[in-house]
Amino acid sequence: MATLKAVRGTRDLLPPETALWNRVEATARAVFARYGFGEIRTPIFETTELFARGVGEETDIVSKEMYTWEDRGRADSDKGQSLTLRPENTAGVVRAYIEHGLADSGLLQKLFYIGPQFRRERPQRGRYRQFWQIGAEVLGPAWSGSDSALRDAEVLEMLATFLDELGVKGWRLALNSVGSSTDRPRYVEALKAALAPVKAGMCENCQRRAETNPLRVLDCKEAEDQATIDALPKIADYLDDASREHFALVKAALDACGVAYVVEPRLVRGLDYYTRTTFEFTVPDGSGLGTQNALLGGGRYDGLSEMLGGPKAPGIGFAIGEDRLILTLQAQAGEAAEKKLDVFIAPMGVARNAEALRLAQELRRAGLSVEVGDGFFRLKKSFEAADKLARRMIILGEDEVASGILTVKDFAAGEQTKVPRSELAAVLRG
RNA sequence: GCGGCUAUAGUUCAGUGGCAGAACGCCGCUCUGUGGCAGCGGAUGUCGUGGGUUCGAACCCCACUAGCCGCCCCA
Repeated sequence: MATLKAVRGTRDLLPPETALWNRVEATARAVFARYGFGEIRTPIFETTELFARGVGEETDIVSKEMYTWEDRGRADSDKGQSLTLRPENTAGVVRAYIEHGLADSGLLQKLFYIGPQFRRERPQRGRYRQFWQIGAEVLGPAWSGSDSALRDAEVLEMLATFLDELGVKGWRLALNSVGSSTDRPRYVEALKAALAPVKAGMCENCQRRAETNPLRVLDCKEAEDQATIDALPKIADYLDDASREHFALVKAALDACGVAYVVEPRLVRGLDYYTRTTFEFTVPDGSGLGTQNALLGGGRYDGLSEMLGGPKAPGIGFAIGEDRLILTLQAQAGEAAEKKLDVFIAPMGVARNAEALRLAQELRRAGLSVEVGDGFFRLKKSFEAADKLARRMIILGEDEVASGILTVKDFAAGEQTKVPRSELAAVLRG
């Protein structure tokens, strides 16, 4: 019989790696809490329509990467509705914001989420079909200040803090403004017009993009095309006064907080809902990500709530690729020091097993991490096992039980000491 | 979705048509309460899966699957 395997693009996460995942998530929760964010958990699947309207029919995500199926109807005559595994979480959060009337509080909503997302792409290092995102959204009615540049800067400053606290080295923040929902179409038209006479001289990709998605021409890395691209209209020249002012305020606030950034007029993002500020954090080559070097991305989405049938609720948010963050931390840390248990108890002979378990119970209740060996192990085997698992080993044999004085071996120090049982927990904690 | 590379022991890999290998790791013994060193011994395995060519296939051919790299795109 063929052995069963995790499906392509999905994977199991095992110890000790999961300890790193927990550290990343705990750091996110701790940092986000300091900025007033609360956790939201939305369903893993939603109606297909939510993503079609929210993310955009024409995006790659919606047009070819979603896991979509038709749910069973309630009766033969019913047609089941089309459902989709969420490919991102912002649309779900905004849907929940509308559905639960969170606008009515009049307050700014600051929500974060941690969870798996699903996209049917070709798997690659740093890109999986089930991948994890840690994200956050700040949104609310305009009178809550949700459209203020202060919020953009606060979110970016929080991200910088988060990455620093985790110890991510060499991150780079790329920043741009793609303008309001009226600026962007004007710019795209100008871009098309400017591309028409020159695109024939560009690479194949660009010729295609000039038709399908002119903004992405700006992303081209082909050396020969760079001069042509530099001569194209700049988005900055198409921003209305309000958008220009907004962008200037974001930059000024970042400067005041000492958050380094690079303005990249060519930074365009693939989701339809972005307006004004867009950003991306990347890590340098050699950080374990190959070409998928974007650790996280995000931006402002002032019109998303209305696109989903809700009230006007400007917002800004981001999504961190947790898988990529983990890969980066692993690559940058090299071989992480293995976390060892406080102590390993080695009973001498199976007759000592029950006593060993009782001692383990006592020490565990005292807050120590403990593994218990088995009396059928020879002492040599106990030493070998203990050295791999724990920092210390307690020998529990006839002498020790009789005298109440235990033998404790410290592997790092290479020292062996006698400790009265009553003092054991205190000594091991020290 | 497209192109390229790869798949052999737990791991890293060698083996390019003729007995399935090395290193590390693992297990045992030397050594029944003192490991890490050493010596000796042992097990490593559907050679990714399924077909084909051949007297004979890990090796050549085809298909499939998976991983990696690049593209597309994105986190």
